Amino acid sequence: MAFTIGDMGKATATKIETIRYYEKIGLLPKPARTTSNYRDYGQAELGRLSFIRRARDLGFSLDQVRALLGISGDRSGDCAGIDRIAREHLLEVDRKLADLTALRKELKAVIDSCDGGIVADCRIIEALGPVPPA
Amino acid sequence: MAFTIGDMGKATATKIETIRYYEKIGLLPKPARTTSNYRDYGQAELGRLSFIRRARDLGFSLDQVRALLGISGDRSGDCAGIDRIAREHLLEVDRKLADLTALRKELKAVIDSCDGGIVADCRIIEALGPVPPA
DNA sequence: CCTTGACCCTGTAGTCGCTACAGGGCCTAT
DNA sequence: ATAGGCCCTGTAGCGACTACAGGGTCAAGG
Repeated sequence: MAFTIGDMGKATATKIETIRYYEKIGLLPKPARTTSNYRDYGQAELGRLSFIRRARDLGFSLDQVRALLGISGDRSGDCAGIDRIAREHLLEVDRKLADLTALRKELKAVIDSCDGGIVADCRIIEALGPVPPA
Repeated sequence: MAFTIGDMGKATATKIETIRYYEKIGLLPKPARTTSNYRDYGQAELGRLSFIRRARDLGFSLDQVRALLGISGDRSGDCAGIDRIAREHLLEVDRKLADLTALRKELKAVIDSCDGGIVADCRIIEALGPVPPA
């Protein structure tokens, strides 16, 4: 029922430094301390950290995680805020996917244009810029 | 034939601070100066900056750009190094695409599970963690 | 001639989300 | 008693910029 910071890290695949960092920026509460000043966590903190990590894995920013935690703290409140943040994030992910897909296509075209030889004739260099030198 | 830093920025859609930053980290050479100590660029610098920006747009890191510039400086050298860097980068892009696609799928599933109501019943919160509170 | 505003300069600090020390204390087992 | 593994605080670093603060310069209009 009582965990060290190392236990928390193992349980959530989080580095100790990261947990301390979450505490510093106020995402995790300041935990109780043992007599030797070690952080002393309980089930609630473990749950909260798991939540944070899962949200991070889904690509939410720490600010978004903070908002999600804030809303989810009010269990009787409305779910709409949560939904809005998640949908906004999904849009952002879709934008990134579109950007990355376009980038990939262009990069592929640049690479395929090269068929070896010396730099002066290299199509990749040519595709990259008008005049590379300094 | 002579450009101010502002001209360079406009020509390549680069912020002035970014150009100075590129100079500071050695990607751009220290340019000549006017009598009033303004940076004084020529065609070669403009070409180099264009190259850098284009490579950045394609997602190359500044370290990769540095390497590309180094290789492309030797016009009679072999094109293979260029090709290798570009292909490595393509692999990285593919990895990112795969990751982002997987993330999107999971995020979508989490969002679709929510059909409104109060936080306590919210499937998004549920999907995110075992116990959210602090 | 003077002022206004747009440009330029240097240098430093902030962003995001960690990560990596440095320099110590504590605790258990041998 | 000593070795090792854990824990503590505090600070600095990463990439790739971005945003000031606090000044200098220059061309055009009044």
